[in-house]
Amino acid sequence: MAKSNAALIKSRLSAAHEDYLKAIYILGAQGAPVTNSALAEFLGVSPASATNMVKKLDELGLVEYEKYREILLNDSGRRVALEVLRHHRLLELYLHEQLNLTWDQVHDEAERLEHVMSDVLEDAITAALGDPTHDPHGDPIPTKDGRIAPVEGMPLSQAEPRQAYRLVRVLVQDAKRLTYLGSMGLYPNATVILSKRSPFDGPLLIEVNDEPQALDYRLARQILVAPAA
Amino acid sequence: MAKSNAALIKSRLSAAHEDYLKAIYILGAQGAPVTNSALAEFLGVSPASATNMVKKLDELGLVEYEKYREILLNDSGRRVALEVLRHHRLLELYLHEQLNLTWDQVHDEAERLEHVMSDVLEDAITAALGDPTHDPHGDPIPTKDGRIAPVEGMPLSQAEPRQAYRLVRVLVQDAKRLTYLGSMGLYPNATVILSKRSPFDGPLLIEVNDEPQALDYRLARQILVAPAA
DNA sequence: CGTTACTTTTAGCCATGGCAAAATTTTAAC
DNA sequence: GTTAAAATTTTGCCATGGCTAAAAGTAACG
Repeated sequence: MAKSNAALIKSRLSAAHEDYLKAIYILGAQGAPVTNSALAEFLGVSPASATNMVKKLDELGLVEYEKYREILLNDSGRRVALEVLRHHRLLELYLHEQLNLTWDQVHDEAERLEHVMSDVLEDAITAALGDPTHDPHGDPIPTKDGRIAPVEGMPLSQAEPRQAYRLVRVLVQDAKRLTYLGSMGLYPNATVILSKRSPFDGPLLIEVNDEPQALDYRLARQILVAPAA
Repeated sequence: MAKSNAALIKSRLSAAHEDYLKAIYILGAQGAPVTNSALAEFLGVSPASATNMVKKLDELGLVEYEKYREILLNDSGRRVALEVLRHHRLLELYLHEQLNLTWDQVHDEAERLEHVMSDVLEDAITAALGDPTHDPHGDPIPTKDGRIAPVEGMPLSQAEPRQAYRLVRVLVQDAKRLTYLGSMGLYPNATVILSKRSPFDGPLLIEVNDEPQALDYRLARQILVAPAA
C-alpha cells in the first residue's frame, strides 16, 4: 500500500522535486541539521524558494517538516532520494567506464540524465556494469531496494604518517579540482602515504603510487583513505 | 556571427522549444504544409498552445511565421531541429546496440534523453557506434553539421508483386505495433516479397525472409522498401 | 458577393518554480 | 527577561507553458 502510493507520487515528481530530495539526503548524510537556508545554498536558490518547495514536499508526504525546524526525510522521501542518487552514480560510472568520459565530466552529465532515466534503462545499465557498488569517485551506489553502504574511510588529513593507505573516496565535485587531483593520480584505489604535515593547516607532503606530491589541506580533508590492508 | 548567435539562442532553449522545432521539421519533411493545428495535433497540445509557442519561436528567430500562414523553419531553427533529431536517433541506436533495449523501447527513452545530452556525450556515443548513418528503424541520422540523407525507398504497399525487396525503413513509432512487426521479422534489411494484394485496400500477403505473412494495408504504407540489389 | 463553416488567434485563466522585500520567529547576548 | 541580530517565512511579483472559451480571420459555396 505504502509502496504503490509512493509509486503514484513518484510518477508525478518533477526534476526540481527530485533535486530537493537528493539535496536533503546529501546534507543530512553530512551530519549537520538540514535547514531551509542550507538547502537553498546547496541548490543555489533563494531561501524563499526552498521554503516554498519544502512545504510542497511536506504536503506530498515526502518529508517531515514544521516551520522554523529542520527538514527530515521520511521513508517515501528517502526512497526517492536514494533512487535518484542511484541513477546519478550508475550514470557516472557508466559514462566513465563505457563511454570514456573523464571523471571530471561525468558529474554534470549525470546531473541532467538522472531525472529522465526509465527503469528499463536503469536495469540495462546495471546489467552492463555487473551490478557495481561504487562510482568513479568512490561514492557508494544505493541498491535498487534503497540500501546504501556506510561511509568508509577517514580523511587523508587525519592519516597516520608513514602508513600506506588506499584511497577510497573523493568528495570533491568541482570539475577543475577533479582534473587536478587526477593529474596527481589521486583516484580511488591509489596507494597514498602521508609523508609530512605542515603546521597551521598547511599543505601535506604525500606519496601517490610512490610519486611525491604536495596537497592542499582543504583538499586533503575531502579525500578519504583506508589502511592499505 | 550567425553561428555564435545561434549558439547563444540554443543554450536558452527549453525541451518544449526543441520539441516544437523537431515537430515542425518532421511535419515539413512529410510534405504537407505545417499549420498550427497540425503541429498541435502532432504534439498533443491545444491549437492555442501551438500558436503561442510558434510566436515565441518566431521572436527567437527560429521560424518564419505570419498569422494564419504556414510555419517554416529558417536556417537557425532547422539546425536546432536536426541536432535534436540527431540526438534522438543516435540514442535510439545506442540504446539498441549497446544496451540491448528492443526497438519498441528506444523511442520513448530517446524522447526524454535527447534534450539533456551534452556535446561531449554526443561525441562519445558517435565514437562508440562508429559514426552511424541510420537508427534501428532505418531513419537517417543527421550529421553533426546538419546534413541528412534523402528519403529512400517506396512504400511496401506499392511494391511490384513477386520482386525481392530489402526493407529500408519503418515509419511506425507506436511500441505495440513495432513489437508486432518485429515478431514477423520486419526489421530493416529483411528481405520482403509482395506475394498478393487484396482488393479494397485489404491486407497484403507477403514473404519475410521466406516466411509467409499477412500484413495490414495501413501498416504496409509505413514500411519502406528498395529493390533487393 | 454574402453567408456559413472551419481554422486560427486572442483573452483570460491555472500550476510550477523561481525572485526580492517585508514581516515574523528564533536565537543569542546582555 | 529584554532586546538586538540572525534565520525563516510570508507576501506579492515574474516567466514558462499549458488550457478553455470567445473573437476574428479565411475559404468555400450558393
